[in-house]
Amino acid sequence: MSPTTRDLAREAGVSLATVDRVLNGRPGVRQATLDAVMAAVDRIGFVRNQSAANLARRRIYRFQFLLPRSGHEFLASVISRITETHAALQADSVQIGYRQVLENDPHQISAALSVIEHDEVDGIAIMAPESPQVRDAMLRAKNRGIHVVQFVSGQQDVRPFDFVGVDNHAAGATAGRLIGRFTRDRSGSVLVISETMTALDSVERRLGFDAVLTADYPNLVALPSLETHGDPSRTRHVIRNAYASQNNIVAVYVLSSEAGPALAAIAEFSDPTVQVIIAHERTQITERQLWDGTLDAVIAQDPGHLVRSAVRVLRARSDGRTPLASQEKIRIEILLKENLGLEACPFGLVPRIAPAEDQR
Amino acid sequence: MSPTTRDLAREAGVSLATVDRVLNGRPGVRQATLDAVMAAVDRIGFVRNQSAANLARRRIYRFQFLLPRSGHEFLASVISRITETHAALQADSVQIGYRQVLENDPHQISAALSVIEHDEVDGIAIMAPESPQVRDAMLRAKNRGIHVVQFVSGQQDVRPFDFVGVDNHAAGATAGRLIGRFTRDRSGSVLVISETMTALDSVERRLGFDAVLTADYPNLVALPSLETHGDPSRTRHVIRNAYASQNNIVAVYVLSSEAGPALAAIAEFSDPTVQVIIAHERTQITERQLWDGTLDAVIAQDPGHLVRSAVRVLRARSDGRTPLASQEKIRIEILLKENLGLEACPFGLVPRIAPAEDQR
DNA sequence: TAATTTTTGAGGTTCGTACCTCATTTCCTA
DNA sequence: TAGGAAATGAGGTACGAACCTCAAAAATTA
Repeated sequence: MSPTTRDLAREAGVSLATVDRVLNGRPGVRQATLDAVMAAVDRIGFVRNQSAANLARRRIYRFQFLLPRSGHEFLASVISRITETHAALQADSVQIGYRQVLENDPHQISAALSVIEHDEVDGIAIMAPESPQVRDAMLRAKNRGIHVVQFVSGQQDVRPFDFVGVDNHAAGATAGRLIGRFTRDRSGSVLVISETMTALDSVERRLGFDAVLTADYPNLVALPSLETHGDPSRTRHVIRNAYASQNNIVAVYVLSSEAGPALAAIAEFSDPTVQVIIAHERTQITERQLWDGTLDAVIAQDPGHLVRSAVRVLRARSDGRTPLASQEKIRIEILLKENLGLEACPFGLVPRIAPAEDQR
Repeated sequence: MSPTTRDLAREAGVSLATVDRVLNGRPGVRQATLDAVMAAVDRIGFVRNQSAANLARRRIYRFQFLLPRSGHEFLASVISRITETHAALQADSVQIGYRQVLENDPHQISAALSVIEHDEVDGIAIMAPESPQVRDAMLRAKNRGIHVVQFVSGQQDVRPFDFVGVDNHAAGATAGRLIGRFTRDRSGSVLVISETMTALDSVERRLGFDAVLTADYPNLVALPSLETHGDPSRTRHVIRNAYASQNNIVAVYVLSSEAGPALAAIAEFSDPTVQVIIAHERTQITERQLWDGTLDAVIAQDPGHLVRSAVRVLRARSDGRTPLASQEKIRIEILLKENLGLEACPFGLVPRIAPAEDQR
């Protein structure tokens, strides 16, 4: 069995009260005593039983995700993972909720952040566009004792905050590499379609993309980013124009997370099968188009990993621990038709997780 | 606050003792009373506080990983993730250990399994080659009340056991697709190098690989698998012979998880840069060769995800819950130079997880 | 209806830790 | 060296659930 506080008190030659004072940083302990207790901790390998501590403290972890309101399907899967994780961790005294605020309105995000009090919420994971107001609000929340992690899209300087999400420069570079290799020496131009180039993540993806293309694929010319501003009719319009004015488009990179309207317009104004097309995030549309061969690859981040990682980081911070960086690195996934996980299972059609049946 | 057993007792109009009998399946409760309590559970959304329950039960979760002994670097990273996860979950009363047994000796694996008693270990994650003896030992362990998950490599019929690992058929298909696309219409033969074709996972990878190549890339001919049996000198030998007898090798697929010796031999007897080379698992060697361009892609499964997923499944089973299949699906990762995560961070050289500093 | 069995209730103790009070010991300083 | 401040100990209660005992109530059977 793991040693308890009683074992620790005995080992250190002090009383339980003193052990308690040391472990919980209460005042009134001489340095010498403190050192003696800490030495005993190391000697017997004492680890505080977090469950018991939480129980005694009547502590529950309350975390909030602050998300944009837009109807991205990516966002929908994030939300469903949040709900799932909430259910899975409820028995561990972790409560996870989410709020959606109007995106692109820093004031509103900042206001939503400012309203959150330490006695309601222990930590928040925030997915918000880069903005000084948001940064300030995050800092103020931190000063109120609320733990803050940046979720998916980060602020310019991440220093004081943990970041959970992918390296967008690398994601763009990955897209560039795939387009370069998949176009097999053909020469031509590459269409780049983005929702907006004001968001930090879009800029980074573009930079990474261009870096690879210019370095290794001189046969490809990446065109200036077309901005759709999330408007389907505008999307259709700019893409029609692009195909009308360019006659040698060999590849398309859709770098925003809402690929649907762009993909539809591409299919309307060109033959998608003769181009290499790469988009971001796993959604119904990208899944289907990967499956039927319209899309050649999808660069994705796993919403489940994102959510669980953010929760682990918030829990660690709430307990005063440092999260394991190695564990919390979010992978840039490359999805092809083959590794989508949609095929029949290898051993027939048996589910990989057996259904419940053996509880006694 | 979450409702407690007292709330539940009040809501159901029974005593705490009866609630306890119902929740813990003790005898001596009328059906009508049982139904009333369950109805109250649903009505107020009672969820048992697992931490408190474990504390009262003096319960700790003791899980064991049963691994092969071979010196694969992949295995080494699995072990280091186990150690890491053990440390991370110690405060949650989860103890995780591992044992290594001689691989390819079903009797030894079976013996190791049979020795494990329910009062020492609550669950095991087993990574073992396909074999009837192992299957039987797994079934016997299950009957002794030990939860068993198959880890990374599964048995022929997974029905009664959970499986944590990738779909190897799909992994092979993914490799096939990448080789097909990366060879850009060149014609020639493809070398396939495997440790042994008796392991189920190797067979499945090969099948998936061939399926894609024959369906979509008639210009490529996959040669019969070269078996190395994990012996570096034999590896060198068979690969030398292959290059001597074949003069038009355009791609190589190394499908076993120990790619080092094979990659060294390829470099020795051919020019790796003119071939498309794909290997499995992220190791120092594959990382380095991806980085310098020798390797074109790596198909990998994340050891950290594997370990954490196995532990989550075992915990769920131990608590009598059903693991969330959606959460436990292990992704087939495609690694290129660009998405290895080795580059400088996008915002300068700032770590994504901030170092500890804000504990009060 | 009496005798018996089955169900239910009341209450206590325990797990490991937090947090509290009050008495006592030890230390420092005037 | 006395007086006051600081450090420490002793002991209690609480958290939410598990598990135990014994008595009382209800249901069943003869």
